[in-house]
Amino acid sequence: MCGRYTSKKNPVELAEEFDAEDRIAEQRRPDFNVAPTRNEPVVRAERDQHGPQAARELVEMRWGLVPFWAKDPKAGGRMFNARAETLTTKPAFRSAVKKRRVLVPADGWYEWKKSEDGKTKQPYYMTTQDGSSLAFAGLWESWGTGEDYLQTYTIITTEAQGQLTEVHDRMPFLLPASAWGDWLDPDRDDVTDLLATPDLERGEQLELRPVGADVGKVANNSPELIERIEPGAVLL
DNA sequence: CCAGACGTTGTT
DNA sequence: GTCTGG
DNA sequence: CCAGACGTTGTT
DNA sequence: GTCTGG
Repeated sequence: MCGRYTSKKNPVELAEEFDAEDRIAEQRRPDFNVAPTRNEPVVRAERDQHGPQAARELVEMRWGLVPFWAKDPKAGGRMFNARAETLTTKPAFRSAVKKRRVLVPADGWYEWKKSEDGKTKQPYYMTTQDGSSLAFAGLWESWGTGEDYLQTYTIITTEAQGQLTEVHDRMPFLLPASAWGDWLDPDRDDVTDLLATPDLERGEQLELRPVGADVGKVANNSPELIERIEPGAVLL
């Protein structure tokens, strides 16, 4: 799950909404089809900050976490998700979960619901109804030096809750605004309590919207990708 | 000891 | 079927 | 996540 | 870097 999402807002808007310093400092086109390997905005605590009130910064990173010990950055190709249930023990993630946590701003995300016979699939777009951003819990890592230097991130997943189970069995781990400070707190190296309490309420407030098949192709990127399609074309 | 993996999803 | 690229 | 490629030799 | 399997 969660191999595609949207990031429509520009850095200035995101910096405002997430109370972060804008380090991107250039305009971005709204992205209606964020796929692994793309560079996208994420929010992290500033260096040398302390506590849940630590200052934050908005920076761009590549989606797909490349562990610092990887021989080749292609390793990140498959690490675009990390299971909340096993994060702390997996070699690829356990150091990042202690020290390098991020918020991944999104307007919504896509899931492909499979038909019962598994032969066809229908994409859905899950989005907020009030236009506020979602914050996916994420981790980041740096890899390489000099010309090869990369900063990459992964999105944490958890078991789907409530209405979302109709579409898929996993979902991104949503953090309520009240938990952002604790999630990013540089002084904290144990977040098992936060990972134990997903934002159920937020999930119930989302709109689940069947959309056209065009989103499947990563080269497509336009507002039409998130438009609701006719119920006749839906499998639900 | 060294060599090789280190991940998720979904499907069977 | 399985890997790569976006 | 999905879509698209998946190979070599030799010739242009 | 660190764990697992042989």
